[in-house]
Amino acid sequence: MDTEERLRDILQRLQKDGHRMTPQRVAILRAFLSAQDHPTVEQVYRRVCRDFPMTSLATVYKTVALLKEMGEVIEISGDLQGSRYDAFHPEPHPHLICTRCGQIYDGEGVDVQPVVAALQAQSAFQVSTYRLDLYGVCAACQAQSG
Amino acid sequence: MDTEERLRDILQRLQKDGHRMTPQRVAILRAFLSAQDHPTVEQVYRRVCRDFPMTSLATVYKTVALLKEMGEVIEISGDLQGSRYDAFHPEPHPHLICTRCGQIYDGEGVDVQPVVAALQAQSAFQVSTYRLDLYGVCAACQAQSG
DNA sequence: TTATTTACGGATAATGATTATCAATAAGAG
DNA sequence: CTCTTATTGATAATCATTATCCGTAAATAA
Ligand SMILES: [Mn+2]
Ligand SMILES: [Mn+2]
Ligand SMILES: [Zn+2]
Ligand SMILES: [Zn+2]
Repeated sequence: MDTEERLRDILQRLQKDGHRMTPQRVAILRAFLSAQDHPTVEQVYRRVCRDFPMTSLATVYKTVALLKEMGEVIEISGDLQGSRYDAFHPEPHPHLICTRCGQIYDGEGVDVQPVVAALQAQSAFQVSTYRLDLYGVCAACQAQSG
Repeated sequence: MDTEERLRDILQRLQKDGHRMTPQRVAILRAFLSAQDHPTVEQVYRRVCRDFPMTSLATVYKTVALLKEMGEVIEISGDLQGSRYDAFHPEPHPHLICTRCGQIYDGEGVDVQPVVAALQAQSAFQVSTYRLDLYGVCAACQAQSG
């Protein structure tokens, strides 16, 4: 399922809930769904403004709230200033956050579920989601300054 | 190493850095170090005020900043309002956050290091710390409302 | 197409946790 | 005791996010 297909699906589900399809909403959704760099709301705002200068930051906030309700985005809130979002991979997965340059990478190829399941079993919690963030220095930043 | 022993150690290290030992600082440090319920800054402030009414919220913020620099506290910042702190177990460990009552429990008995190590190896990151938070409903909240 | 309804967009004010500021005070060294 | 200056407490400032409100435009049906 590629971005445009997901976009149509999401718009259809929104419409079913009495929501409307506006040019701003489509542009903002497309920006979120296609972003692979975990942008902030502000960054998505600036991207949308490039092709659609008449856009409000408030509308971007309203749109990300919609995506949250629909489970089509995950939020990365750490010691960064401003939350970061991943609507490209909306299922929980590990993130590697570079404390030097601020870049956020997806952690791939490692199955976290067993650990989550073990913690759930040990705690009698009914776990609905999780967040695993590793903080450190990325390869690029290591190369340029030890 | 119990709380009072850690307190003395921390005060000694602070003194070595040109810091001073004030009654407020000691009271706030003691409150942080002995708290096992992941309190907010506000909660620590209220606890200290019980025995030491002449205390400022700003001083609690300054003290938690000191603890952060020293690596003697970990911060849990999520979708909660206000960060939560664990200065009782300052090494990284999983947390179980109840979205119903807001209580935060320590995840125990599960080794997270292998997963962290695997992610570090796969990513060429130099990982310095991590955060693993599970969100869900605690046993108590499940019991009282399905 | 046109009329009607009302969700939406944009601008901006409000919120709230955290941080910065600063004058008065007191800890610690000599 | 005296002096230096880190610290305190009160409060202002910051800043990401949320709430508010009115004019606009998307949907729906006549
Ligand atoms: Mn991601
Ligand atoms: Mn803990
Ligand atoms: Zn980096
Ligand atoms: Zn609960």
